[in-house]
Amino acid sequence: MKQFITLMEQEMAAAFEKAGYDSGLAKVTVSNRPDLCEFQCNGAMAAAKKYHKAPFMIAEEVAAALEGSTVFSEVSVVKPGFINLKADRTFVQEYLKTMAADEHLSIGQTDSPKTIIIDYGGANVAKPLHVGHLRSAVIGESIKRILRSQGHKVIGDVHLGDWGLQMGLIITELRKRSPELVYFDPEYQGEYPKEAPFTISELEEIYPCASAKSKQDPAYKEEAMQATYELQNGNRGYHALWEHILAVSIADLRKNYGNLNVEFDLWKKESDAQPYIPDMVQYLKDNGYAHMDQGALVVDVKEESDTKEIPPCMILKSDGSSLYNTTDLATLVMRRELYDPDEVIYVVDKRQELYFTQVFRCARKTGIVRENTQLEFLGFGTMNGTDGKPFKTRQGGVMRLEHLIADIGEEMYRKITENHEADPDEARQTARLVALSALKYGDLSNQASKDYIFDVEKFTSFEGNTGPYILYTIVRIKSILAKYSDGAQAAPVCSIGSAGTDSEKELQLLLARFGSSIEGAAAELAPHKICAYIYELANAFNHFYHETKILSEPDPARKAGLIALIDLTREVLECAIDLLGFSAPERM
RNA sequence: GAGUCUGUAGCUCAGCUGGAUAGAGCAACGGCCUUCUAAGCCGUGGGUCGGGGGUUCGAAUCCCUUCAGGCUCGCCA
Repeated sequence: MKQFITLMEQEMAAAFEKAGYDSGLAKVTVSNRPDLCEFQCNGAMAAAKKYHKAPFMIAEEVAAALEGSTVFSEVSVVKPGFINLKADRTFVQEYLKTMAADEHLSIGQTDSPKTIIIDYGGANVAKPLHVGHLRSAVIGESIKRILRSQGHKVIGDVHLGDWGLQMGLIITELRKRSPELVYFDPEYQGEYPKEAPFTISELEEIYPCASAKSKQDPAYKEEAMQATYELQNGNRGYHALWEHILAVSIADLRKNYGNLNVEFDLWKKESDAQPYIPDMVQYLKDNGYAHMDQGALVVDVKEESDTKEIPPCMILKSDGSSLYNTTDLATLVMRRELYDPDEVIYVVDKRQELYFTQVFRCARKTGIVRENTQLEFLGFGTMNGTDGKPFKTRQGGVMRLEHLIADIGEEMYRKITENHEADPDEARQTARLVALSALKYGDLSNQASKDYIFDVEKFTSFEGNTGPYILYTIVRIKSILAKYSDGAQAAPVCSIGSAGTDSEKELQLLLARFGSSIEGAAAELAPHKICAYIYELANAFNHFYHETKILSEPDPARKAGLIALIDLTREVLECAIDLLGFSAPERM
């Protein structure tokens, strides 16, 4: 269905045309002077330049052409050439009724659905998720849901790191600790055990230990590199071990991402791209894209318009082995073959921007991706602590995601049980939902590309622009709705009435803007715009709630209209938080 | 050194494809619960939009310059 603002723009465009001006100037925006009007059009001032005429006169002519409009109930022209507008109440009501009946709740559906792959999560096998992984998961998940809501085919891929030196390190450390394992017996010919010789907690301890050793001891590192090489070149035992590591690790990652409400459609790994590498490298050589430079195989990706030196994209290291770039390019080859995406979005730390510029250019130049495939880098900033430095535990170590979630959950449980008598099980469940909203909303309400300060105090607060505040608003609505249906009245089909008070109309207008707010967030891949919108909506609702008695409304028709209005508010809020990746409890 | 991002109220952030009086929240202060969840609502105070130029009828927003900070700059991922 069409957006509310679009309908107003169409009305305005007709008026511009009728008055003899370019209809393209008829942009309608939300007023920045709510004391004067609800919406405004500044097109007359733009027209003044084009037609060499006083903006005020143009505005007056356009306003005259709007005489008798069923869209605007008030049109006034002010000072230089502002056209101030108020939306007609019936028009707004009708829009909301259509919206309530629309299966997409007015979110505009694309007429050219794209296949979009989102590469996010950034997890590595055998390394626990830590706070550094939070943003990619949370932002990527939201972007996925937002684009999907518009009707695109969106595929979320975790793209696990499972193929680098890290694996060699773990194998090396395992061999030091348990050299007797069959995996290390080169003579062994039989089947390897089905059970992994370690648990996830052991695995998580082994990696940092091995990593630390390799930094201190060159011989150890050498051994790990050798193990990596052997793993990648057919050592049976190592391969079997690697499979154990994968299985144990992925099970754990699924659990942790699940706790975050993050669901991947694909669990592809770097290793899955390996088979594509030889042909790709050959292709790059044969077609003259790649050449040797300082012993390495590279593809030049400089462009004339560059304001600085862009180093070539390295395909193979001087020892002939592959690296991150190789895998990422091969992954693009694989994705094209398996999914043929129109767009690939990488939700990655913004510090990798230069690197991805190289990869994208290389992929484009060499035809690894289709000409019309969009490659998008969505870089996010660092999550800092209240001291403005990267977020750490109190001891100064890296904070595990699991612990962060648990801490916030505890804090929420404490607050909930402190405020109300609550069934412990329900309180646990509620605490989990509220904690997730705090965590995700805290992150998503900030612009992705900027660094932000993760302030547990602030995010877990129920006041202000926080997830819990949004949830509280939803719960308030649900409470009224529950009481209303307890009274056995039939649910109104949709009887949103004429706005009685200013706060009611304010709420209605905000609801009508839902679709365009999602559209804006999708166009800019900016979940924080949804946060800003629902915060405004929640405020408008709470204001309305405060001055409107709903359940005690004597007129049944009016009451049904109010119920329909708050039910739509609830639906919009719940839809929006679903796009952000969390949900609301029934009570809190 | 080069490139790039950031700088808005005491703090945390919106606003940045140019428009009217720069907005929120927190913190501070003052009101509102016998009535749908007060985890709420209403109000008060608080800003040379880092500095300086320029373009424009009009600049937090665009251009130049300058200061401060972050980040990146071929064999890590």
